[in-house]
Amino acid sequence: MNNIEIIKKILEINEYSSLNPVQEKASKYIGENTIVCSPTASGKTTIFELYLLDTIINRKKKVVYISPLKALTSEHYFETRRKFSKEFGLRIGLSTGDLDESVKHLEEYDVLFLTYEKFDSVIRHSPTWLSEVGLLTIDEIHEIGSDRGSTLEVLLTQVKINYPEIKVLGLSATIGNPNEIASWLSAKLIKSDYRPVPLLVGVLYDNKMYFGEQVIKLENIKKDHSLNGIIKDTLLKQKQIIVFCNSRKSTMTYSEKYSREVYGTLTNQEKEKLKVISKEVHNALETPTKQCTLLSNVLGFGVCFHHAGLVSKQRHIIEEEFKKGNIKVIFATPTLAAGINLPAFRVVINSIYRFDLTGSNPLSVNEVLQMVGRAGRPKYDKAGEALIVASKETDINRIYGSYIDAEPSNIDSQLSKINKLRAQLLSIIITNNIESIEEINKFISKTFYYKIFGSTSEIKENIKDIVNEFIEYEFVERIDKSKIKITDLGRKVSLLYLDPTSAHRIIEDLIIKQEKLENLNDLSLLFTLLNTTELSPYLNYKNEKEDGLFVMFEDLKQTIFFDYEDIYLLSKLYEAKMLNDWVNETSEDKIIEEYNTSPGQIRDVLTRSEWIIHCILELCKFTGKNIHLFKKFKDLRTRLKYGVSEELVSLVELKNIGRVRARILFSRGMKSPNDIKKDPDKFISIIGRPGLVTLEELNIDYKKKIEEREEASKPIETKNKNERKKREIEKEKYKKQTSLNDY
DNA sequence: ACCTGGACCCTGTAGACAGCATGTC
DNA sequence: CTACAGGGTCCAGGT
Repeated sequence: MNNIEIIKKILEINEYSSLNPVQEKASKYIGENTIVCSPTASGKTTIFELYLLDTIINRKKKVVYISPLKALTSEHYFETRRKFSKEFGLRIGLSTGDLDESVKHLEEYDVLFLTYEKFDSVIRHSPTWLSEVGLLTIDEIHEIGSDRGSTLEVLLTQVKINYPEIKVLGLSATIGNPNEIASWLSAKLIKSDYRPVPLLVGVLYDNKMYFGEQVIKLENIKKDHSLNGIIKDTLLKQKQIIVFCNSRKSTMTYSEKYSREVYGTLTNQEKEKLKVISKEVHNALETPTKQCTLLSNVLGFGVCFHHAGLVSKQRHIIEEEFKKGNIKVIFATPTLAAGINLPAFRVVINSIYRFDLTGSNPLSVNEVLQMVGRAGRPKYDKAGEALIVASKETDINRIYGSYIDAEPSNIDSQLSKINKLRAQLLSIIITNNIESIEEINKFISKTFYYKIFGSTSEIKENIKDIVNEFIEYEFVERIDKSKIKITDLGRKVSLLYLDPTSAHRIIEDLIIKQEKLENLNDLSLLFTLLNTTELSPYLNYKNEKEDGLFVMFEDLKQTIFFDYEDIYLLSKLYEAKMLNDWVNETSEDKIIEEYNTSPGQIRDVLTRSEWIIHCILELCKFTGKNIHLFKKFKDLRTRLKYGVSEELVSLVELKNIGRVRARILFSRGMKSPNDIKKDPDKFISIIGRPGLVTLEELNIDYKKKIEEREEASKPIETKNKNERKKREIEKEKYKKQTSLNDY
């Protein structure tokens, strides 16, 4: 297939009549290293598709796509699978931390969708199939300048050095220095301001929209806030609006405040649809929390809030329903600015300030660009409108100067930060078979850091310090004056994808616990988890809780490895306490209230905890620590996963027995697998058919008994069979749908 | 005695990736 | 160098 045929094919698949200007330019560079720097929604996915087809068909090589977000990765996975898997017989795989679409053997796939970290992890294992990759597509490549950018930077350097035949296609939002990225990667640069829907950016102040010279007055009955007028105006035009807020709490209070007003503008048909959605959201969790109830309530009015405290199912429902037009107004934190494509006619940035560690700071130009880029729905709007709220009249000009007329900012390398460098250095040493500090410096000379800053004494100092640390931790050993060598422990730590500092703390902690075995309690074990960088950021506690936490610390300090200088010490204890409540079956709502948190946050902490506890178990095994400790942590892992107290562990470990069934069994006197073995009849009478699988696991053949019973009532059985089949088909359908939804 | 409103102070604040091996109600 | 909403407290003033 030549390029013209490829373009034709891609146009046909997407039902486009022609390529847009950015795509047109990119099509000339198919098969070369390319960086595309253009606004959100300028059709960069199509460019990926052009390059993909060329790589697969003409070069007969594999394609890897990476992005910083699981949601974004799976969105592209599903889209690509839909468009290409059948027609071209492609095997397409998705592997992100919590969802493996049957990706056991990555080498079996022609196209792979991964997150940055997942691909980084793959590189650490150096599988042979990497040499068959022809194209690496990096979505959101400007993220190299973000907090997690060091992973991407090192990953790309690894590819450059060890897999030079892989072509890169970097897709970037508008930034100041795309040329630096392009030249670092020896890539062609395509820079464009093209947007399919033009964008109008202005300032909102005192119920007036300022678009340059043009000032539009908004009607407003209640005079309390400019949001009132703009929301009303948007609804009058039958359009949708996203309002970005700077705290989760404000997204919720606003959505409540404006819900009734929005409801008044809905048609009966819309109201009916919203009723259904509202119910669906409410039932997302086993037992709805207060937050779920609030979300469900406002959704019924066509309004909602969106932030990281929601569970992924709810977020997904909201995103889908907003796309369909059923939801009119979203109050959101910056979660919505990045990631999946969710445009609205209007975007409002409610405040240009956001609180961080150093206090209240203005948003960066690039962050504002991200949010602003959500304005304008292709096919529906002639232009999108974005408004930045000014709180004082003097701010109007300031907003123009700092944002609207400002150039996008440059991005920098994150490797100057010693913590980021340390997290990567162990794997750099391993995957490049490095044996000396000079070789590390040689590696650094290929990084983006070097491209921008050159060889600085600062990074050399950092490298020296880190290597000394590694030697102290026994991750690396010194062979002679200049030679170093990785140890088996160091290799293990790198493959676990643990930060070396965390790994060291865990090992030290295990040694302490080994000696104080008789004094250990759950809190002490949980602290081991919390005392890692992976579990940060930690929950903040209110001042009034400090005394209690200090008492707790006094009780625990003999059995934990800690640092008096650690400013997060009490926060870690606080979060350990929260997890302790969780594994003792405290209700979710209670935990949320006590710890001032949310369902989404709890799940986030739990998944990270499960991962770290896995690492602890591995390190426990590797360093050959006491078997009692291993068993204790293993039970704790089970308890974290199911949210059950100690007495249910042995039950919940059985197949088809979860938290609910285990609790029922326990309350009816079946407290262990042994009890079940003794009285399978009673067990089946409690659990029903699903219990058969459990009994099978316990080597009890119960099938005969059931069959005999069914034999006796055959006519009913056939009827049941049909019904069951029907139900199974329904279930299968449902499963397919939810697997699509539950990324 | 009781309610009401305003001045004032204090508090709290966004997001999200990784390992491994399968199956809840 | 910079924000700001929400809640609590306290006091004055009105009935």
